[in-house]
Amino acid sequence: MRVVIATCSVDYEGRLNAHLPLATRLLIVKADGSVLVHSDGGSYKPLNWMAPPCAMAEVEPDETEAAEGVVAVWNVQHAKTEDHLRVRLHEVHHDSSHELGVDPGLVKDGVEAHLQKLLAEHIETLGEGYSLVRREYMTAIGPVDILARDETGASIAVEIKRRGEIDGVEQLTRYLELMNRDPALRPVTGVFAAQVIKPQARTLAEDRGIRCVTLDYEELKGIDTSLHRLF
Amino acid sequence: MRVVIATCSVDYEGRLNAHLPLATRLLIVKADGSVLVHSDGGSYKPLNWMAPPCAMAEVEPDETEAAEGVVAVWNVQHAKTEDHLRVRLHEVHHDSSHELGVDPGLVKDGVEAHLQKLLAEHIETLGEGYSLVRREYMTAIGPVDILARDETGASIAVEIKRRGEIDGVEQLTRYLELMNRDPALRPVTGVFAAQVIKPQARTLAEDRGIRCVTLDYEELKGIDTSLHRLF
DNA sequence: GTGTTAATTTCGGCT
DNA sequence: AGCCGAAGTTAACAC
Repeated sequence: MRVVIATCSVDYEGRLNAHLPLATRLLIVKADGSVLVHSDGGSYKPLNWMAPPCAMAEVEPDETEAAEGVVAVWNVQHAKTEDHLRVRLHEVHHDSSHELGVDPGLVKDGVEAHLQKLLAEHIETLGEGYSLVRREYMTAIGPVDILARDETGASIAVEIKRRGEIDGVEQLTRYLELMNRDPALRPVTGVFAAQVIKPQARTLAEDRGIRCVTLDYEELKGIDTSLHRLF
Repeated sequence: MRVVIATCSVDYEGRLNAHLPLATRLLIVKADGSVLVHSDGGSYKPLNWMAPPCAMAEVEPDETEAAEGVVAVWNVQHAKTEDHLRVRLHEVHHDSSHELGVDPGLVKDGVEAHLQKLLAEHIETLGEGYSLVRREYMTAIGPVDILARDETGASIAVEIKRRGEIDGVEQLTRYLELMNRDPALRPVTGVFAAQVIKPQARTLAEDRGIRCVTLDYEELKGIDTSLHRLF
């Protein structure tokens, strides 16, 4: 990884055209050739960048550029598209390279995928006699998080959200409408499961005959752990 | 802006919990106190970060940490929430600070507003005899991108997206439902126009009697250019 | 790989 | 300030 602090201007041409006027910025060149241009504020998003796969070539400025005070030009070309980024460096304040190695990566805990997995594994927390049909049950308008059956064998479509809001209820409503046209599934009832359910979402859901279930992540994880201990 | 290359582990607690095992990474501390943790690959998104407003405090490692080889600890606390990031530095390979100043910011060119403008100017690409009523036609629930009339004088509501997805179909459906209550407009049919339309969005749209049209930005721009040349 | 949804999304425009 | 929608979104995950 190469880290450069430089006064520079930047141009991007690709899915759109963008230009950064002359200013001092942080430039990062990663091992895969990707380049990030960061200012001293904003959020984690760079002002401009080139995503891998790409290649960076440092070239001499042409006559016009040299006359304008450009001391080096970085041409960053995407490997698969016509996207390219050009950085014109006017003054380099810092330039160093470092060997970082491969990163072991982030360990996340408590996101929707995790909740879905845990609930699928312990579908009986939704009701006695419930059984899992499958996760990510595919329909024409998208996958339903969980399809299950209750103790009578009736279909249950479960929509899982970390935070239960109106959008999620609308989504589940669409699935239910579609699935209830399928004679093989009908009747399908809905369960809206989330760690927190907003009052408005709960009202809308219950108005549509959708059951709301609050998920306790720690409890689900606890069941998981205690089961692992049993066997 | 402070730039550090260090062997470190990172823990984030907030909207979720996340952990980064010990490895060598790039740490950036911006002027607003925000911190980015980057690996030598991936895309522009950091492995972990703290968004502003926040404050970073560098503290001495406690006894346990010191025994594990920690030489410094960064506590980054968000100003408004309980979110916090803790970086435990085991070895510092580089550490430098730089004055960058305020960035003049990015100049963009050629996005979706342009697409809407082009389609409005060449509404006949939707069908022979089509005429523009107006862009951003206001309804009680928001503006419809384009209101047009077909060759028979019937109203056409056009929703434009760069990428046509289910949300866009829902949006157009809401507009159509409302507009069809207006005797002066009725009957209003829908056109869902996008550069790319996802199959599931297309299915939903066509199920609701909404016509899907794929827009060719270059072609629209070409028509524009050739017209300019004619006159 | 393709396709879809979530995201510690971020960012911008408008009310 | 909050809400809504776009983004050169990116990232994760199922088929």
